[in-house]
Amino acid sequence: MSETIEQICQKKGVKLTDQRRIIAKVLSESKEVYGESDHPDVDELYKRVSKLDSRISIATIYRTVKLFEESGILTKHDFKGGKARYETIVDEEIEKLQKKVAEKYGYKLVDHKLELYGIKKLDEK
Amino acid sequence: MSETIEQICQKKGVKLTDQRRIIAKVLSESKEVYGESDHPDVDELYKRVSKLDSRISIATIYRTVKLFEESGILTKHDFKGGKARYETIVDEEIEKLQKKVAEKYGYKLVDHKLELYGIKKLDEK
DNA sequence: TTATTTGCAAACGGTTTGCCGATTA
DNA sequence: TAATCGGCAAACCGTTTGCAAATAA
Repeated sequence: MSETIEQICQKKGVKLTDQRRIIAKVLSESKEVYGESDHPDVDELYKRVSKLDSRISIATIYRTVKLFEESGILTKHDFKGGKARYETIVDEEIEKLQKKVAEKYGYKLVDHKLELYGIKKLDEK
Repeated sequence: MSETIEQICQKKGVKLTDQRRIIAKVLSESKEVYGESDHPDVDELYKRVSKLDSRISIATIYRTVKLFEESGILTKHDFKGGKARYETIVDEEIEKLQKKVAEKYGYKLVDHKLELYGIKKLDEK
């Protein structure tokens, strides 16, 4: 278990407001509640946040999510459908594969993104 | 060298118009002129098409690109920055790697997307 | 107190769509 | 000729931003 989002904010000098604390809470909880594969988009985040404090505007969600991204807390993914999704996880396995592909083609990898659209197999242990 | 876009259209019963022929031409040429790594977005496509026929509207580009995508001619990628880009190439190598990753995690792959942000190495043969 | 943040609503940028005249097969 | 297409402008949708009031440090 690593640092909390609040701790990272304090270390980086990002001011903590009630709104940001609530958004941070929702982000941490979404991982626990929905499992590793939960990459909420802004609308979904807004819905979850609204349950805790209905006065928080969607503009604040957008601003906070961008702030957290710049602070290295979140990763943004531009998926199909035009909606960006956010997550805190890095998959080491995929990173290694990408490095291999990149090197094969003569590139030094500076950033990456992999999207897999899959159907869960039923007979998996 | 495989089928031309026009041939695919005829086979699939997609009506050919002057506009679509020109857009198809630009798509094929972009591959030759700009190399394999040219994935034009709609704006770029519109610019290139306009040089050949300035009366073609951007709405037609959008509709044609969607039509070609549905006909299996193009692949759409939603890259960072909100603009979709299009290409006709499939990288077998990357597909194999993805299948491996997917199977490891117990998924049957139904679609994919890989983005690599790289810097070209200078000392590569 | 001072710089920063928030909510609101308007603006923005890429994409889609309704209408209707033009075009394809 | 019948069905489809294309141009235009308006609508749409996710995201950003200017402003004035509220708040963190």
